Amino acid sequence: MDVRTICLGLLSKEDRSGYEIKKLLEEGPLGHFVDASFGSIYPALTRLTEEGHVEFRIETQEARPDKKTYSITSSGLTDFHKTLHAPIAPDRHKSDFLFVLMFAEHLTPAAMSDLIDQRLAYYEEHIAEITAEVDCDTTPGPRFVAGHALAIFGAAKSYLENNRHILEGEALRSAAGSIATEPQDADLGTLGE
Amino acid sequence: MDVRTICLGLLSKEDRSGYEIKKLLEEGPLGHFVDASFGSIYPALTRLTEEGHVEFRIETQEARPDKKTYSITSSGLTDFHKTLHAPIAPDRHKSDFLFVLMFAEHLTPAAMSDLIDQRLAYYEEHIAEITAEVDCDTTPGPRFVAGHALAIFGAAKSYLENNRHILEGEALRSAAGSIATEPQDADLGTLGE
DNA sequence: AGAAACATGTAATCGGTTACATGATTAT
DNA sequence: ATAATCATGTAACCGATTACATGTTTCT
Repeated sequence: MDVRTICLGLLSKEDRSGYEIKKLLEEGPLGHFVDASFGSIYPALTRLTEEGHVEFRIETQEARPDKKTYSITSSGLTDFHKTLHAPIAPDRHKSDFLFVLMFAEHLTPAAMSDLIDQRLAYYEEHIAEITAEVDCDTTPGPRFVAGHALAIFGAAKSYLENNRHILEGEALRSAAGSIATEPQDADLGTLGE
Repeated sequence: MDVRTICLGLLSKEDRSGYEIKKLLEEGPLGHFVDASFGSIYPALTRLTEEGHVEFRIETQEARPDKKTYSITSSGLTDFHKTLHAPIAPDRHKSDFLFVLMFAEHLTPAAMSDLIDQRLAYYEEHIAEITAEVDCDTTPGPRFVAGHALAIFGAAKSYLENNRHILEGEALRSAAGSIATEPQDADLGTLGE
């Protein structure tokens, strides 16, 4: 989603400033699959104001810089609903990790093991974060999405744990071993055999 | 990964033309998580040639336009290895589907059900494709990656099947139901309850 | 007759990031 | 002292996409 729509969506829930939108994307549950920098958020907000989709009021704070708090207009809400009901673009999962693994035979065994351990830690970190977040939000949408993220990360972690031997071990320079797709440390089936 | 590195990686396996690289990304297993257009592939190949990382020979074909077949040089291979061992960027999974679901309460029930059915079909399509591909490639890297994709899509599909009720039904306008993270149509546990 | 596959390339545009510019306050 | 947080904004740049330009052959 473009930054414009992300801003519209967040403002549909609550009035916020550009700075707050950025923080929300960094720390909130949205942050796991959307991202935007100040350099795109502020111009988007300016454009949305020109289009009449949002309005702002300047809030003077004590011992803090002035803040422009934006709120969505009815025209903005209509536009947002139109976007939500429009045909959606297919997912784009770009992963340098997976790309590197495609060329596993070019990596030294040490680099490969490091990479896998790092990745496992990365999964665990995210799982812990989302687990903490899932209990904070009780509305269906965010809860579903958080649960989804948990299911995906859990599956990825289990797959990596159960199949890292394909990328390490002797198999790498000879033939391939069996590939298990089981998600929870089970051995209920194999793939490719 | 940038298009430059993608080209280098593909050429490390086999000599290919720009056109063939594009086809490979459209149809091959790489296509599930990398993408590039002609408008980025051809300039990348030109630049790589200037840098001395690849060379090309012009192949005249009967009843076909001339073809520039590129091959990687030792300098290109060294550069590629350096990239593979460098710290990798974190994954970016951008999903308009998930974004829309975050705002589930703004969608009409009919639009929501359509969206979910479409998504389930999308998962099944990908799973069928990858299942077919997984048996073609016997080298560890691609096999691991294909198995990974299968595990992820399988988990996503199961999660959606088991939890779509959160997004549909009455629960949407009132409170949230239980969220199951089980991957294979099982009911062995719940999350958030 | 027309579309699709083969084959390469350029120009305009776009959406975004990074770095820069400014400046107060609070915590280390 | 110095870094971090709060707060907004602009300019330069970058990597990529889309559309354009060209031309043959084969399939429908």
